[in-house]
Amino acid sequence: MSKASHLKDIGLKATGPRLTILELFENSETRHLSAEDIYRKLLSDEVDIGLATIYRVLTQFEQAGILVRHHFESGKAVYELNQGGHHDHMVCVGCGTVTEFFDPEIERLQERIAKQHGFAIQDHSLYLYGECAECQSRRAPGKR
Amino acid sequence: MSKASHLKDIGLKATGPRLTILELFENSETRHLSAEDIYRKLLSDEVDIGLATIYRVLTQFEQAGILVRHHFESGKAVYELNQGGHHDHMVCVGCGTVTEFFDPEIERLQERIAKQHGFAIQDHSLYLYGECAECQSRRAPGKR
DNA sequence: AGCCTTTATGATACAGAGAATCACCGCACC
DNA sequence: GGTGCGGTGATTCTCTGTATCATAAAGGCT
Repeated sequence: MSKASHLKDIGLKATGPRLTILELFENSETRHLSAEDIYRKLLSDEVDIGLATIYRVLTQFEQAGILVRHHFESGKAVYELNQGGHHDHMVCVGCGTVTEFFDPEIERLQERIAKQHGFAIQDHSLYLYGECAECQSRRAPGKR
Repeated sequence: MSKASHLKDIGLKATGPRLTILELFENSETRHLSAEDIYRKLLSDEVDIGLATIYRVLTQFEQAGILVRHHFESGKAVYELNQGGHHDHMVCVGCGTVTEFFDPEIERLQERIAKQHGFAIQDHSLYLYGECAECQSRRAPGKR
C-alpha cells in the first residue's frame, strides 16, 4: 500500500507536509524525533514546513497509530514509528542515545501487580536512565 | 530531630515557607502534590506564599533528598515525601488516584537488562496508566 | 537585645513546549 | 472553471517552570 493511500485510509489527505514527515521518520537514522528535531531537519533540507503543522501532524499520526509518543526526562515529547512491537526504553543521560528493549517477564509482572489491585492497565511507561557503555569508558578510560 | 534543625543540617534556613510546605506534605491526605496543588491549598488556608517560592523550595527539597519528583502524563511535576523505600506508581486515568507498589522481581529484571547492554542505571521510572477498580465499576456498574 | 551579613522571599518578567486562532491556499468535486 | 472544505503557516495564547531584583527575614556576633 502506498503512503498516500495509507494516509487516506485513516481519514487524512495525502498532503505534502504529511508525506514529508512520514518519509523523514522512515529514512531517519535516529528513530526518536521531537517536533523541534523535525523542524530543524526540514529547514536544513530547504523544506519549509511551519512548526504548527509539525505539531498538528505529529498529533494526528499519534492518534492514527502511525507514531508512538514518549516523554523522556528532557521534558519534550519524542515520537517514533509504531512498528507493532511494544518495547521500553533505556536513555543515556550522557549522550542521549536511546536503546530499546523488551522483556516479556517484566510485562507479565506488571499485569500481575495491576490485577492484584483490581487495576485495568491501558498503558505503561518504563524508562531506565543511566550511562551507556560508551559514555562510561569515555568518562573513565581504562576502567571497566 | 526537629524540622527546623533538619533543614539547617542540609544548609537551608528554617524559614516560614519551608516549614509550612514541609508540614503540608506531612499532613496531606494525598501523598503526591504539584506546585499548583500546594499553592492553592495554602491560599485556601490563608497562607500567602508566592508561587516562585514554592517552586524554589520544591527544587531544594528534591536536591536535599527530602522529596522525590515524578512526571506523570499530566505534564506537570508532582512531589512526594521521600520515605526511603523506592516504589513505582500506578495512575488512574479516571480519577487521578495514585497507587504505589514495589516489585523486587521487576527491579531485578531491570538491572539484568541494563547489564546485558553494558548500561549503568542511575534511575528509572515505571508508571502504569489505567483504570482503578472504583472507576471501572462506576463506569460499568454490575459488570465485574 | 541590636547590628550586620547572608540568604530567602515575592512580584514580575521571561523562557520553552505546545495548542488555539484565523486568514489564505489548494485540491477535490460539481 | 467556480465553489467548498480541509490543510497550512504566521501568529498569538496558555501553561509550567525559571531568572531577576528589590525588599525582608534568619542567624551569627558582640
